[in-house]
Amino acid sequence: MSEKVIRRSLAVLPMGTVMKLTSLTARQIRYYDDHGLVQSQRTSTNRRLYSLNDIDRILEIKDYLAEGMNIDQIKRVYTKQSERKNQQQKRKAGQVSDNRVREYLRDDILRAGGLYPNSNSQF
DNA sequence: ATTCTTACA
DNA sequence: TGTAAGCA
Repeated sequence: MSEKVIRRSLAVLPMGTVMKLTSLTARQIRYYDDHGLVQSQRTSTNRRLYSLNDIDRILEIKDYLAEGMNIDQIKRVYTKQSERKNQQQKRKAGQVSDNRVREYLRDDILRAGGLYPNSNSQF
């Protein structure tokens, strides 16, 4: 994972900062939070901390709401989005093992046909 | 001073 | 959503 990605997901911003960055009230930000739409962290004293990615998501949610979507619809947007990501991950993992199989198969075929590269003096 | 939870308008 | 109370 690149440092950039890690930094953007580091939760370091307290409520007051998020309010200024999003022009939302603490009430609204907590509302998104309580519905699980943002993955904020908590300090040892129960204070919420947000990351830059959280800020982006909060602004996105704000737009969705402004366009007339309700919380449940927005939830679906993100759950379906992560479903797609999991599918892509599975496809990627499948490709890797498929390539492995092809590699073994190629070796077997070459060996069986006596066409293995640099095998003239081998064996 | 700042943020949190709960509850009521 | 806003706001107020009482706590951390």
